[in-house]
Amino acid sequence: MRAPYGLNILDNCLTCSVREEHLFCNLSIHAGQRLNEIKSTAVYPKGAMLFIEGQQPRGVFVLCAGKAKLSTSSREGKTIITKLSDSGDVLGLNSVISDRPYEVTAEMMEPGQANFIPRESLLQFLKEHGEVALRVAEQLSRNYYTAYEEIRTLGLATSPSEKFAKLLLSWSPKSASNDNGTQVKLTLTHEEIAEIIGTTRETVSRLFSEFKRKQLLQLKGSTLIIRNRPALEKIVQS
Amino acid sequence: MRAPYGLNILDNCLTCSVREEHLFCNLSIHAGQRLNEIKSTAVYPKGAMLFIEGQQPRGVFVLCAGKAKLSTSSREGKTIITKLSDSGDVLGLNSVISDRPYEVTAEMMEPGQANFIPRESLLQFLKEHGEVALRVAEQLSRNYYTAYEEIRTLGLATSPSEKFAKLLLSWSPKSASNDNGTQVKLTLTHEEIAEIIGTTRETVSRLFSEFKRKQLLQLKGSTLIIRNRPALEKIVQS
DNA sequence: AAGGGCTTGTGACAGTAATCACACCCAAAA
DNA sequence: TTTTGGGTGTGATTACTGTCACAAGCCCTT
Repeated sequence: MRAPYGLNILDNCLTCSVREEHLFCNLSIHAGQRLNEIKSTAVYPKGAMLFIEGQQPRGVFVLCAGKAKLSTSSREGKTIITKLSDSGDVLGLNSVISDRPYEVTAEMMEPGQANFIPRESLLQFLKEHGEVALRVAEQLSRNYYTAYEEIRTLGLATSPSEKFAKLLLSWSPKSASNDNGTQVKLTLTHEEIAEIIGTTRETVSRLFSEFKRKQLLQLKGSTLIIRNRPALEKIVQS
Repeated sequence: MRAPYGLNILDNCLTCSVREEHLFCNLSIHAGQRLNEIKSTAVYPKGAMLFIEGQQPRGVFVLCAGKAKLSTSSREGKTIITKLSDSGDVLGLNSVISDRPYEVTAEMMEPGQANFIPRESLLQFLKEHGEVALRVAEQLSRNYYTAYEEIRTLGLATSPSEKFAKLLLSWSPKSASNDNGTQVKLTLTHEEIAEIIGTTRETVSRLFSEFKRKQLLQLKGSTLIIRNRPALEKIVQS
């Protein structure tokens, strides 16, 4: 099955390869089939908005392929990115459960696919399947944890360099490093990085320069190489 | 029934006056009685820690009387207060549901009382009563919303004066104001206010001075009077 | 090859809030 | 009464980072 934007459509949750590890996975056969019935799927181009901050929740989106960024903005136009989502993530769950407006905007960062589950259907489904409600509660509390990470970063890590170092470390799993350091594909612009750590584009540029000069990292094209992990960890401290 | 710290003990959740509006309220009679069985109650002095950031979750606390502050700290000793809790609030729920360490420290700001529900008992109770699990999910998503408010304040509201104005407004419900302005009992130290808005004690002192000079507010002993609400709203903007 | 649009690098400058320092106030204890 | 200690007010100084400005780079289209 072919789709726009050069993607292959995944049309059945029961056989999807990402289903193993996530929220609506390993359900009873009955529940799984029911869920498969009430979902619909769609393909999105880069830049597509799944939903926008302040909208009444229509339903949840299960990201099947592609990456999305979640952000929130002030009236004056300042924006912060609160999370980068990968395939498997469930977006908009909190708003649907609490019936409040979406608290963030979800924008596709690359072409992708998402399943949509309408609000009413999901709530009905959860009432019928009490055991899944507890799974949802667990997911929500994990979301809450992530939010608290964000609060700690924004509120406790004072300087931009500290937050930048923290971000770099979060990109480089200790495991994936060889003796030359860790390699990461850099897909974000300086502007986006600035919106993640709550500073300006210019400051991010200067941080890159500074860290390169101090041999903490290195850039080859769009590949980022972490050169001195311990030094970064020292900058983070907290 | 008398207790230490001059409090009257509330010993039965089924007849408690704060039960109407909160999480474990208006349950079926059966569920309510079961919950009443597995909870225990205790009285705490000012400064008591219900739990500390990083501890494995032992259970949840339902605050029956008194106020508590929730805070998180960095290794270097910087602290931010993320929430002030009132009677009726359920503390530690996220950690128990997701089985992760408490993400905050809960400290009593005045003498009070809290019911304790052990982790295992609560989880068992939720499995038996699927309808309550959905209520818990709703509560968690409300917590998540509050966390996002915090993220927006920390990440988008740039200047201390903006955050300070925001805090003042959150203390003064529009309703409770007469023509002289809104009166609020001020129970926090400048230091604590600083920890809420993420700045220093000195800056808070200066903000009080500045806002008094501009006739935005007024202090009579420990009573704070909001004099010019519109001006504060204008400072907040976002 | 040339053009346009987005992205990046870096200098100059200004303003704000953190830090340090000290005096003051007030209430509770000795 | 004096003492003590937590809380508060405010000056001086400094460092940092946001803002503005502009040049240069990169990639895609024409």
